[in-house]
Amino acid sequence: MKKELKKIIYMGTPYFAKEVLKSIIDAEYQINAVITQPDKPVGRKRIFEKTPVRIMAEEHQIPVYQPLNIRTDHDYIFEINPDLIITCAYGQMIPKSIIDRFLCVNIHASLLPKLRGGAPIHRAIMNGEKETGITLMKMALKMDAGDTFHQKRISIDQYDTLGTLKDKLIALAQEMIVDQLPMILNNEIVFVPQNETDATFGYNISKEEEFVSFERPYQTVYDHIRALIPSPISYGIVDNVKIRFHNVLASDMQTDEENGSIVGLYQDHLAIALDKRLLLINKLQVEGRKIINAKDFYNGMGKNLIGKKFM
RNA sequence: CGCGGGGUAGAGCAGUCUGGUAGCUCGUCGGGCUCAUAACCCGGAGGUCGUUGGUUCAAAUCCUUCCCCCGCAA
Repeated sequence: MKKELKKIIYMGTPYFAKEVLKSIIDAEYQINAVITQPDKPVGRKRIFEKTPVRIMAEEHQIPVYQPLNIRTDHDYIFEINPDLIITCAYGQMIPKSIIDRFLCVNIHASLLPKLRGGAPIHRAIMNGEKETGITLMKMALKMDAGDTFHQKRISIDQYDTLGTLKDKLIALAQEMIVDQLPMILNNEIVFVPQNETDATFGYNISKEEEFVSFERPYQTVYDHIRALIPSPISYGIVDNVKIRFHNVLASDMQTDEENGSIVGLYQDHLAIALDKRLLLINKLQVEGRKIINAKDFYNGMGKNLIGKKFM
């Protein structure tokens, strides 16, 4: 038996949204429909791949809608006439007619009004933030600008990567939405407007931003690299070869080598000089080749790159 | 048929353009040195050079078939 007889539509697309959806299903709420982005061809062979949210919905026999443009294609929402719409990383702006007619709650992975936009988790690490969190809010026309009603913080530690931080935030989001749902459905929540003057933005990571320049401070480079692990993965360029950094470790080891130069192998890590310290990498990938550990890299082409500098 | 890179010893690579006894770093095995070692020295094992067919006196290398891997772009 479902806990509530209320009708809920869930809108979301990637892994994060899938995990949150799972927690709501596990809490035995009835999801009447799921709306997710259209499937897209992925990879070299351009095979169409279902979105994570779609896969989860199908496993639970929930009807799935994948409008190309929800602005014009949304009649089914009115037909279902939900009591609540929950959105989480859906990927399209919800039209005014929907927002005005239904209660739309959004789950956002930042401490709003900080880091509005599509990549709040990446940006939090990249910006060197010490904490971030999850904010539950009412959907507004302006991106992530609606009134909030529940927020929790979480600290970002030195070893967090996008992947580890995302996992922590997913757990937090799951706990928060399941905790708040009864009150949301009973209209017992209190909305608090965001302070517009404090708003900052965390837009999606562009292709260009995957490039890591070693002409910046140690901490900035370190944050940049870990903010893109395990995807999309940053890269550096040395000797005209593109090398992706699948892992990074900060070190206090001192060096006098110039910024960006490859010092050699240190404790099975590729050591790169920066700000008189060593930045360590132990999983990397040369363009056109597989991911290998630093030792293998060094035994192969790496030993010829000693002294060369990352741009 | 979107563009491009690659498949050589257990691992990572060089050698391919300019065909002519298969090489480097590491690992592994044996021995030595050492208080000791992931360090150093000596020695050994381990490759039908992804696959098919062809050119040639001779093919990792040139042409051809197919398979697999990776990057970009979407």
